[in-house]
Amino acid sequence: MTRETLLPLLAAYVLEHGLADLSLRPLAAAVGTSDRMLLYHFISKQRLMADLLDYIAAGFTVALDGVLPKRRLESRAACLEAVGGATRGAAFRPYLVLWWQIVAGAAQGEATYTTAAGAIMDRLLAWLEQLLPVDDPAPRQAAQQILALIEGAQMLDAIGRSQIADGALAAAHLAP
Amino acid sequence: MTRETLLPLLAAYVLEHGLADLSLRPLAAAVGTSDRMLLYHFISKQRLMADLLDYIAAGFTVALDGVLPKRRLESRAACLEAVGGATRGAAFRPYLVLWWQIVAGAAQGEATYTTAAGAIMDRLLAWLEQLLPVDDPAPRQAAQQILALIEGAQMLDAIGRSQIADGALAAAHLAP
DNA sequence: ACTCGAGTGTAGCGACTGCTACGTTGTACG
DNA sequence: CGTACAACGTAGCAGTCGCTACACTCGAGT
Repeated sequence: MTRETLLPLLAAYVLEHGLADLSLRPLAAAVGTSDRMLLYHFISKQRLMADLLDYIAAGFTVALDGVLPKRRLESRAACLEAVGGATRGAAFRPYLVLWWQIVAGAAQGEATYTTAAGAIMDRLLAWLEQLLPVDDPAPRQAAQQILALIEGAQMLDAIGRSQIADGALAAAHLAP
Repeated sequence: MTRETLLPLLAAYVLEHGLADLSLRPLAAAVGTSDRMLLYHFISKQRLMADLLDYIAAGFTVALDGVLPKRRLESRAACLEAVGGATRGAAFRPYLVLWWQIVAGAAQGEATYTTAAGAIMDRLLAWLEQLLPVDDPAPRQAAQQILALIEGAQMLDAIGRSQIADGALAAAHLAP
């Protein structure tokens, strides 16, 4: 049970139970070790959570990579639909539960969460920009708009208002 | 110290310190009573949080009412700018910190949070719809789109990416 | 005058928290 | 063979958590 074999198990637990009220003993029990050992490997709960956040963010990136189209799309609308559809699917649900906890932590000003959240959004934004048509006149602004729209829709999904989210994405007019 | 005189004090504390790691003894000390008395008035911590959430949601509604325009606006873009500007101001910061904790709780499936969040979004949506021009061909869809956009922007604000939020709102093309 | 119940303080229960002291293994290396 | 060090178990510390038992005050109603 090295630190590296532990990380995926810990990540699975956290993706299911959330980061907010994480506690060492149930976590350790779930992955077949003890709180004593978790602290041995990760020094403190705070560092464990930070390391875990890094690990999960990397996994999230890989998951995104697997589900996003590989090539540029023909329009902004196609980009919105592709990325929105991909990230609102059931496969991403566990990541999103965690995501809103990260946002909540960041909103409260906790540096670990702010950093992680910013990095994830920056990466998603860059990804979006690269998916837009080569001839898009303002890819950066378009990507920002699409990002805000998708994140708003995902929040609405999270609170059980998917119909509003659907309406918002369907109604989106993305010139040009 | 009745239950009604207590509520505003409790709300002030929660707006500053958040709901997520709320604990009775510090809360009681901050409002000049004891955990014993809080439980006497509110029966259990769970009910206290639910009551508090209701009370704060009502306050949030009043705050929104005070800052939103009273009359219909002349275009979707004007509506987006008015509501976006109003709810992204410094006056709303405390509410928004709490808001993302509510979203996080709702994403985890906690009924109290799901209910509160849904109600708040429904109300905001209705508000938006009433602000749109009378001749708007599809006010419901337009309001949904504006709502998603604003909420996405607010999330980006919350994680320290206000520039992306600004870009998204500035780039928004809202036909017609 | 007497009672009754709402309001309040004190003290503490049992469970849980992150974390540590200390002792024991297993195993690789000189 | 001996040893050094990483890996692990046991036990517990000091603190916090929500919540409760119990005794008490005090003002209103009969």
